[in-house]
This record gives sequence, C-alpha cells and structure tokens, in this order.
Amino acid sequence: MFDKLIKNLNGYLSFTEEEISFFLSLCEYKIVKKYDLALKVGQICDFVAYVNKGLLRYYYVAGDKEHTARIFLEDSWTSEYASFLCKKPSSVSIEALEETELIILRYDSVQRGYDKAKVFERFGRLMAEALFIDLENRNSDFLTKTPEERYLLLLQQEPEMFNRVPLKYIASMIGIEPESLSRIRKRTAGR
Amino acid sequence: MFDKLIKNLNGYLSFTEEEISFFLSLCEYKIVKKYDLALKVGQICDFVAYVNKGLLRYYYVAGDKEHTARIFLEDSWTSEYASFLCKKPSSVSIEALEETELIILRYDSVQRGYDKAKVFERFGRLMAEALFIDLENRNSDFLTKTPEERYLLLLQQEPEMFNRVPLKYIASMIGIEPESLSRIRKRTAGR
DNA sequence: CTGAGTTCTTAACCCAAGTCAGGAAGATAG
DNA sequence: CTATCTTCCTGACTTGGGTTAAGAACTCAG
Repeated sequence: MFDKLIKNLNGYLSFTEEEISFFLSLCEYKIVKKYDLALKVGQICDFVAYVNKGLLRYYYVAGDKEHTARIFLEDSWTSEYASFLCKKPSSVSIEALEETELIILRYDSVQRGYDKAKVFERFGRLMAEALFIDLENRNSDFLTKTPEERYLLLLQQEPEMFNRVPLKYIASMIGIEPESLSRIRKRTAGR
Repeated sequence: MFDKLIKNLNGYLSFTEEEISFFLSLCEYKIVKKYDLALKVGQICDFVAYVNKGLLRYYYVAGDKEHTARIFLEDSWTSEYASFLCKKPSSVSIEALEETELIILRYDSVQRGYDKAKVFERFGRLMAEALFIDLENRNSDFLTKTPEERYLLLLQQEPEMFNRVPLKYIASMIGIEPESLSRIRKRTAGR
C-alpha cells in the first residue's frame, strides 16, 4: 500500500528504515469518491497529500467562474500551501475526477516530523523547492508561449491526461475557453 | 550594513546571535552596476542574493525576445532556483536596473549552512515555501485576471515600481506588449 | 544646449480568443 | 433502450491584444 510513496520519498533523499516507519506512522489513508472534494474553497487546508491512485483537479473559484490551475496525477504531492502554512481559508477547491486514494499528513503531523529530526526538515525544504521549480516552469510558459504552444506542449508532455481529464478543464489550465481549445485542436489536427 | 538583512532573517524565525554571526560569515557583499547582469542566461547560478539596495529585473530570453518575469525590489531574495539547485544552465538573466547592492550566499556556503544546524535547514524551507506562495499568487492572476486587471492590481500593490521601472518591462511582466499597456493606461486613466 | 538614443504613445490593420447560440456526440441513469 | 445531461464542436460576431509604422516625450552624454 505504501510502496509507491516510499519510492517517492527516497527520490528526495535516502531515509533509513526507522525514518520511513516514523514517517508512515504520521500518515492517514483516505479515499475520495469521484466528484467529491478533497478540499473546499473557504476551508482551511490542514493537510498535504500524496496521490496514490486516481487524480485531482485543483481549481480557483472566482465569483461564478472556475479556473482549473492544475491536475495532480498519481505519484504527486498536493496541498493548498498558502492555506496550509498560514492557516487561512483556501482560495481553491480540490476535486477528485476519479475515485482517488490519498495518503495524507495533517498539519500537526507535519510539524511533528519537522521537530523530530533534521532529515524531515530537509525533506520539507526539498519538496518546497521542487514545487517551486515546477510552478516556475508553468509560469514561464504563460509569459513566453501562446495558448496554442501551451496546448501542444501539454499534449506532448502529458498525453495520458487527455484520456482522463475533460477538455474543458485542460482548456482552463491553458488559460483559454473550451471553444478556443476546440479551434486550436481543429487547426493543429495531425500535429 | 547588514541591519536590513538581519531584520529580514528574523522575520522568518528567531535566530540566536551566534546563528546570525555564522550566517553573516557565509555572506559576500557585491555591487552590480546599473545595466550590468547579476546572472547571465546560460550560466549556472551559484548564488542566492538578498537585495540590500537597488532593484533587479529577472527575465527570460527566448530567441530574440525577452520576457520580464519579475522585479526584485529592496529587501527581497532572488536566485534562479532551478539553476542553483540542479546546477544547470540558467534560463534567465538578472539585470540591475539601478546600481544594486547584493548580499550573496554561494552554493557551497548555503550547503554548509544546511549541514551546520537544523535552524538553517528550517530557514531554507521557510524561504522556499514563501517563494512558492508568492509565485502561486502570481500564477493565479494569470489564470483568473485580464491584463487590465493585472495592471490595476500592480499599480495598487506596487506603486513605487512605476517610478523606477520602464513601462515596457512592466508590460512584459503583465504578459502584454508595451503598445497594449499604453492603451490600457489610456482607457483606465484616472482610476 | 544640442543631438542621439531610448521610451512611450498613437493610429491602422490583423488575428486569435471571447461570447453567444445551436447542435452533435457521448455518458449515465432509469 | 430511451431520455437526459454533459461534453465537445461549429459558426457568426465582438473585442482586445499583436504588429507595424510613425512621431512625441524624455534621457543622457558630449
């Protein structure tokens, strides 16, 4: 049940068996049904979660509009960091697009980990750094690429997503309306 | 000379005097002349820097085009994290728009800090987390706001920037061409 | 003070994305 | 299987940003 998670952890740095056991003792296992929310906008996000199976849609709610910022597939970490760290209401909702298995760490467990040993502090740093780098790449794509280029890039980098995520959410991630994505798909067909 | 930096550090967590001294012993002081580069695209970024005075422009170079991603004013931290952490060529240049005083930590010094004590490891984590949250806000603005809204927001949140940074760079940060910023400024004049 | 270079604005035209409306295709529940 | 709902596509029209070109305003070195 925790094999994938353990592999993921050891990708950041090498933990001893004891450290892994301690880490796992902090974890909770949770299933989120299809279309249920792992986090609802306005709530305080009190967890970080590892996606063991399934996938999540992370989206902003602005007035009557939704803006999907990203999709978390298996073997990724998710949380509304600003809400989690500052204990303030979340500006996003996180929805399971399929039945999803999460391994979650509550706020208090995370702090216990940080206090317990330096290796967990380091892990937290490495994770925040990795998240930052990933986000910076995403951000630079918005500055330097057109919607069409962002579409073709996503198609190439995450082809699997197109089989599991409705196009309207993919359009939103790219920063356009579904109608525009249709047009882009029409004019780039074959590519 | 280090007063502002020390205040900045203690904003993340409380350091003892010894920790501060050790931290400062790792630092180097550097002046970057107006229009000189603190980092050049293609180089490996081997530092993180605290902007003690002046301001920096952080921009992507894509073919013959530049895309300014952000401006670092006094009392902020900057680095090309992906380059710094992964020791790979930087995809950005960082230019001083005024004569700028930096307090920098080289890669090796940063690692020495992390190894020395848990408190520095924690500081590194807190800093990466803060950078992430900041970037996430920026990112959500690209998804959920129009260029005009982003302009008005920046005008409100960073009015000082408009006195020190050419509008063409501000246009680029907002994700538009200078001509479009002119039009936006015209139609929102007075607001 | 002057002249050269840069920055900023304006105008005209083009084009891609937004919007609105309708319909086809696909999924789902009964 | 059918009826319903959602997703996706298409077309017509609007809108706002990109592009090109030009000139005005500003900077700065000599």
